[in-house]
Amino acid sequence: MITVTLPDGSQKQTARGTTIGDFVRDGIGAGLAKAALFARVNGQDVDLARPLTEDAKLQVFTTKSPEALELIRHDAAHVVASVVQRLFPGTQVTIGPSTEEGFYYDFFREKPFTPEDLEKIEAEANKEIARNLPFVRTEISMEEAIRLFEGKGEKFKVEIVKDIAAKGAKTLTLYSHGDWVDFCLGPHGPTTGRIGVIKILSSSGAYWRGDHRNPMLQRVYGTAFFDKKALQEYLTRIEEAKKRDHRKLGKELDLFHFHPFAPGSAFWTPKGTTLYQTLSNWMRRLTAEQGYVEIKTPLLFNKGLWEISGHWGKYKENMFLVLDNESGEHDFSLKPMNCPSHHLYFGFKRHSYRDLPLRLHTQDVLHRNEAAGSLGGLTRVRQFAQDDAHIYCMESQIGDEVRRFVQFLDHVYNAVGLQYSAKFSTRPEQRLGDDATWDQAETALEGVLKTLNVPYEVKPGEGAFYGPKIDFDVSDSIGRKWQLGTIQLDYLAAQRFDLTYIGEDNAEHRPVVLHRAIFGSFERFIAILTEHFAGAFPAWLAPVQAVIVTVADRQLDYARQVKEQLRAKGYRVELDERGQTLNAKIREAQIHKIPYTLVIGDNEVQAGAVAPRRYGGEDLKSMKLEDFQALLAKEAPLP
RNA sequence: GCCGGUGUAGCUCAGUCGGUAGAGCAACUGAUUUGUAAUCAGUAGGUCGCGGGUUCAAGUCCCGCCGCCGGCCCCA
Repeated sequence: MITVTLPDGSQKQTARGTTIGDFVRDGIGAGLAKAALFARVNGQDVDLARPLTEDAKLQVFTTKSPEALELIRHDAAHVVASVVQRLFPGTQVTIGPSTEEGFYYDFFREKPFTPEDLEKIEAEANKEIARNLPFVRTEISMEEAIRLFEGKGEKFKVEIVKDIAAKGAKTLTLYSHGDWVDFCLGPHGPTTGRIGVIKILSSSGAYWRGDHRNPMLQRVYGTAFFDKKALQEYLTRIEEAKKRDHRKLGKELDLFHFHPFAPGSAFWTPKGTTLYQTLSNWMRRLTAEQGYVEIKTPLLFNKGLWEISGHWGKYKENMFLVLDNESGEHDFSLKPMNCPSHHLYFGFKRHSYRDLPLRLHTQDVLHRNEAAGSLGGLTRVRQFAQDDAHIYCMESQIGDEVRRFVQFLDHVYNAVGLQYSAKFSTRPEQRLGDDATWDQAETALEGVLKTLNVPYEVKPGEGAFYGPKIDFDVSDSIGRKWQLGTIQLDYLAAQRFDLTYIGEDNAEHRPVVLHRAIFGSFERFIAILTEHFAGAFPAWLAPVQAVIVTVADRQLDYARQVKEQLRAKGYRVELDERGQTLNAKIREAQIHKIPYTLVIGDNEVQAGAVAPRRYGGEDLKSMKLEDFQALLAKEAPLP
């Protein structure tokens, strides 16, 4: 007999070799057994069909746990792969993991899937669920596995198996359902029937192993839920989220345009420009408060600069080169980043340790020649401006500067209500500088995250070759994550640009450079904010803070006075003078998500009042104009 | 750049089998003067993304290019 310990601490005895499924049914209850999908035994996730061979801590996962949803999506990926191979003979399988919202499976075949193909796949996959086939786990030797997949002509599978074998694995776990087999660590649910429902969402090309030199695979995206209702809720949520898409709102609220003659570069309307300028002014004020100084540097530089910075060698493909008529060569480039010019600026004069930390802030326009296929809305553009800054400091100041920055960023994101997640990227294999320096740098960055209790994910080896970094991601309306803020330590720049300061010891030292941004880029930040607020910007940021509507034309004279008075105070106010009904004008203001609609009728004219209505419908009732001004005075200033 | 989808009025979209383009909203004009989400009527608006080709005839079929959308790669 062996002892099984349950999550609540209770213990039960069972015969050695009892499967988990049987144990749960006989030892705990039939209800749980029916709902169970997989189990965690001594910390390892396993199938219910696995026997209990030793004393174990056992946790059972049912349809209620998020882990189970992930599991059935993995099950679904297997099912989809099996029906694809049945429907499209000759298609080779590769890999198919679950993702945050569903799963995908990459196939190799000559012809891409058509939308009709995807419908067929979805229908077949759901039939496979109805067949309720058991998932069967077996183990075979690596040699057998290679023979098995070679026999099937699965070249990609063979390649993966060989890689796994090269890492020292002796056996391979196979999972089959029906007559289809794949290798996979598992676990899987008991049967295909437990998946519930599969929805195929889209397909796209994807490079084998993510490398553009490799063959292109056909990726099928899908998702799975325990029941149709949950799927429908998900689909509805996606539809709702699309309404918040900044590209859609950008049109509806008249914020920006794009033209085919300038792909990836926005035209900003007066309203969009207000957003842009308001954020710019806000960041200028904040950086000044934080001890930064703002500078402007040239937009166009000779390649000499890029040769020193290393961009000419490593980043040239992404730079817009400019012809110099005199030399006849493309010797100049629009700057893709501010750092090199900041380094030049630092070098204009001798610096004392007393000057440090020197914090240079710049909001200049940058150009990057991004791949045409990667452009999209305001989140990925070719022309943009960062709230960029470089901090030149002594090594002893790094910790303090990083802490100040993370607090600064937290303040900014909190002020607009953005949730972010931090990623800490450590030393890559190819790197510059000795291990002691890296130790110090990584300790400094991670120490700040720990001290400030910022939850973060470690990305081992993903740091830049010149130093570790922390990135700050925020999700858009359809769940895609975008990097906004970043702070990167750089030990290389000072060397390449021969930057020095005179220390207390009267000797020359190299400063450390911190690259950092909070908005990331104004363009991307505005996109994210637009989706975050669903276009209903708070009063301080809203392009139009109040729109005045009159009940009848006879109040227009007074309404014009109100408009002028509010504008004189610096508020962004419009007057709707169209001869429309009150309802029509109010509707218009609501559609444009204006924070305040000021209704003016005879009562207001007489009382020197306005009747404000908040976006969303809240009627604040008639109040003196001065009272409304006091209200705006609280909400309209930069946070 | 690669794979797929897509492009018709300012916006959202319809346009059948190839037979020379339509609606709603917006705009403009007139009437209406209304108290918290659409007053009524009329007018105007299009080189169907661009360039070739097939055809008696192309928004519609074919080819190329461009843009946009979803991914891949990359990244703020």
